[in-house]
Amino acid sequence: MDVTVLDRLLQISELFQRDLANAFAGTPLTTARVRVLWVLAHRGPSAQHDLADALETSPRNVTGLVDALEAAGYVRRAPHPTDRRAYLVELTAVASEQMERMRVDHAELSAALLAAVPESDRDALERGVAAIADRLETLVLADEAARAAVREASA
Amino acid sequence: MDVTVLDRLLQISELFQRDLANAFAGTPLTTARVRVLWVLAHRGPSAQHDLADALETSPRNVTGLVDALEAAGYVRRAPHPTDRRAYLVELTAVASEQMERMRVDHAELSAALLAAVPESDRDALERGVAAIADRLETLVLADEAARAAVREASA
DNA sequence: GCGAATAGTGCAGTACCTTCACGATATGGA
DNA sequence: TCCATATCGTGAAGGTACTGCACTATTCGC
Repeated sequence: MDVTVLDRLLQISELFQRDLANAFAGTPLTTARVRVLWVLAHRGPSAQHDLADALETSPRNVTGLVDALEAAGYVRRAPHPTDRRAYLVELTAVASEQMERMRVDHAELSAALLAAVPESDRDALERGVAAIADRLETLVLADEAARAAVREASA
Repeated sequence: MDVTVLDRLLQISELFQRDLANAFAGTPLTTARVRVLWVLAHRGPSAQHDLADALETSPRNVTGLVDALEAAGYVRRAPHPTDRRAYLVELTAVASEQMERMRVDHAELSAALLAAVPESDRDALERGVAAIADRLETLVLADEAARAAVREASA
């Protein structure tokens, strides 16, 4: 029963979640809410249905997340310039700064983790992790397509 | 803005979660519940507070998860042989078989992912991923210790 | 114009998790 | 032996993250 690369990756996956939860403990921010802020930082002001697409969740869920973020002062709902049904959700100054800090932390963590790997292993590591990510993505997407086909057939 | 190893690892982390959710869609099983079954499969029949320790969650939460698993026929609450306050939670035959299938799937996924990596990169990959996992664990634990110290000081 | 699609939300419901309080039982001394 | 104390599990209450359906307001295509 040896520890495989897969097990290590799962362990890393758990540690990431824990680290993120720790980082925002004691604030109104949570994983789901930070993801909204993160997307807004990268895409700029967005309509809620665009956020739903980017986050791969339902528009209804975005409403709730934006409600919470708005109440806590992290985002604003501005009127959409051309569509009166929609809002433009945008970061407040506080949230922009927080996201910038997060970007820096992300870069620092990236560097710190890479520094733990001997120089001579880094290229192979980079290739290997990329290959695994691609393969895993392919497998998951194929699996989801197969499930969708089954649902289609039984409908 | 290049894609770092860290970004790849985060992507892998998301894909794992998605894969697990897909695998149990349409059943009463969820990530949290499967984790309970997984622990039981590895530790054998356990008292609920032991499950809470193993899952790093509260005993109260375990009560709810075991309630759901018991209602769905995946576990049984047997009397504890020496402690009348406690139960021994144990897998039913159905759940044992499911966990065995899961173990096989796990091994197959492990093999499939490793097969995506060229033979010549595997050793370096293994070392690199292990080094990153260890470093990340160290960082997270140090961070948690620092937070605990702050809480202690302000109390 | 007018019917159909779209943007967002109220309402209802599920799951996961927390904290606090409590009853039942176990345990380690005096 | 008896009692204080700790432990095991759960009721109650509450917060967050989701889902689906129904509905309003608006936009868009013909």
